[in-house]
Amino acid sequence: MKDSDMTLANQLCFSMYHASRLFIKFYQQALQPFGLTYPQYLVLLALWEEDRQPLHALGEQLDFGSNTLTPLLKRMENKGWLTRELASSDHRQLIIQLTETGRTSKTEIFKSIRVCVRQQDIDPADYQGMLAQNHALIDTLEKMLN
Amino acid sequence: MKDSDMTLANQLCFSMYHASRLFIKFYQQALQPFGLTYPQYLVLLALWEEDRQPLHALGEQLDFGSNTLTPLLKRMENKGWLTRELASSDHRQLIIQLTETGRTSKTEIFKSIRVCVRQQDIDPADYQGMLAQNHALIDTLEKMLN
DNA sequence: TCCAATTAAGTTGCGTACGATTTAATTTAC
DNA sequence: GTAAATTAAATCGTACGCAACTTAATTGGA
Repeated sequence: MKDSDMTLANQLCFSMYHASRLFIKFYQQALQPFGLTYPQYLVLLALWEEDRQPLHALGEQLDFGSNTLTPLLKRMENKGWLTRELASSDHRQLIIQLTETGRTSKTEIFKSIRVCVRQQDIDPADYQGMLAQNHALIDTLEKMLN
Repeated sequence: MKDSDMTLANQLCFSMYHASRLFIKFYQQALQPFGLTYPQYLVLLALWEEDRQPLHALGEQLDFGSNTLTPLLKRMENKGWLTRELASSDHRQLIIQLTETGRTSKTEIFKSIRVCVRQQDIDPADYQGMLAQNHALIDTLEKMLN
């Protein structure tokens, strides 16, 4: 990358940041009826995929540390989405498990998001392309940040 | 967009979110020596482009409201990057102006960022493509959020 | 002219993000 | 077997983001 391309990196970083914020705002519209934030929805997605995960496993998938997850999960526990209990095998680990509500709400939450997303009307091929490029960028950045 | 593509939107939103956070972390490495955060750097970029802008003009460029900018600009004022003064023509507007330090630091800050960015070693053409696609996505999302 | 609508900043409150540190449990190396 | 190293959560402090609201200045129409 040449010096002259620093401006390009500046622009790409800002456009990522901007697009990310708008995308999340878009999702919040669908999530608001459930009293969920976007990061909380990400936790549900991970648990719907595989329930009963320790906190650090969620952190790896979402790239969050315990400093972010601990208070977030406590809020979700208070609202009845999930439970937090120490693993019997290893008392350092906190196992996160969906409540009945957390499990069964999946259908309704997905329905609400589908209604919003369906209006977007973007070519899925474009989505696929962006997704692939983002993953390449994420790989590069992760390597550079150790 | 079909129902089956909701998962794709989920993945794209998360990849944007993830890439944005990593990209910002990457920038913070270059900005840390100056005690600047990424949003603060964005304000400097806007002011280096055009000095003496009212708060709401900065807000439009960065998509920030006064609730975000007011405290951020006060922090930057305290650190000596800029000044905040009421416009004489319209006492509702707050004119933001770079200090001497704010103006002259541009060279050094750019140098620090260039050192980091140069290691990235990504094809500028890929950057250009992502940038264009992000702008298209931003347009779509902005339209859908009014 | 004057008052209702608009515009601009600021304030409040909540929920992330994240660097740095702390506390506690488990592994390991000897 | 035990002390040192490692791992997992939690805690602390700072700085965003942003919805909702307030305050103050300006504008514009009757």
